[in-house]
Amino acid sequence: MPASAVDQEKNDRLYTISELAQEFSITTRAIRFYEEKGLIAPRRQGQKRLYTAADRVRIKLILRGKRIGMTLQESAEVIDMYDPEHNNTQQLHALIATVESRRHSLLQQKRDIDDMLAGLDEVESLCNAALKNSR
Amino acid sequence: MPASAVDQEKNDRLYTISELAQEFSITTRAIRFYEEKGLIAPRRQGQKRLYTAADRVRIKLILRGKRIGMTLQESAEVIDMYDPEHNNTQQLHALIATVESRRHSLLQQKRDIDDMLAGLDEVESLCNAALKNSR
DNA sequence: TTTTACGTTTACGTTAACGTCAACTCTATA
DNA sequence: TATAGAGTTGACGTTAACGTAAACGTAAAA
Repeated sequence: MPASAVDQEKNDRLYTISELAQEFSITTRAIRFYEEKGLIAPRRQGQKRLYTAADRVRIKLILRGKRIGMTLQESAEVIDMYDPEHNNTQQLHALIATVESRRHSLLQQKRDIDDMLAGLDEVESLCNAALKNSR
Repeated sequence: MPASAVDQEKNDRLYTISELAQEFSITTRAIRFYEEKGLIAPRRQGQKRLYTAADRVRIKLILRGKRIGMTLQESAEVIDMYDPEHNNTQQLHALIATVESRRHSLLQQKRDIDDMLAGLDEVESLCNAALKNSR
């Protein structure tokens, strides 16, 4: 089997809703909800939904957003940055501003996380010290 | 004025609810809500709440947690790690396990943030390229 | 042919984290 | 003394992100 065939299987394959639900450990209800909110738009075969690799990636991005505390709206905005719906200079500058702004908050988040990690290190040290003393 | 007096003013000062609300750009309702949920426990002067420097720090920690997408419950757990209510070996080991687990998810969050930052860089590059072309 | 499995729509329920009154209290000042 | 300003306690409202249940369609396997 040539590499191109492998690529086909990876990229052109269609997924059912429960396949994706299983892969990402979420419910089919959640996936339908994301569609309801306009974050994905799977094609249909009859009335059944069929998801492309691109749909799958969008779900991945949604979940990544969730892990760092973004709302679905925010995830939608981030995802929308990727599609080149931005024609004129106006919109391009606006998009760049949005990027800058989000970058700022992401960097703040990293600082918050680092602070919290430092706190955890302290707590663990204290624990270990207490354990050593009790022996 | 000696340094110790400055320290006094910084550490022993009491805050009103609206002072703290202003400082952190939140509402007094939010602060009362945190109390309702057991995350802070200000003293009273009559029926009015008075907050210590320690209370103030707890609010700071709550807000830091919020910025990285933690629930109030989770923030409460993290804050609880700091008070040495953990006497026996059992609890110390449990606490260490909790620390490890939270560290894991924080590191995952950092990876997610870095991925997203890389995506933003790409988007910005594409924007700039498009702007350059349109000139 | 009848389960069984998987999928669909519709709709109401739930939890978190506050927002938003309403009705009081208390105190300092005009 | 009256009134304004800050604070208090209910209590109901709201939004996000699904959970859950009902009622139904369809296709393959027993």
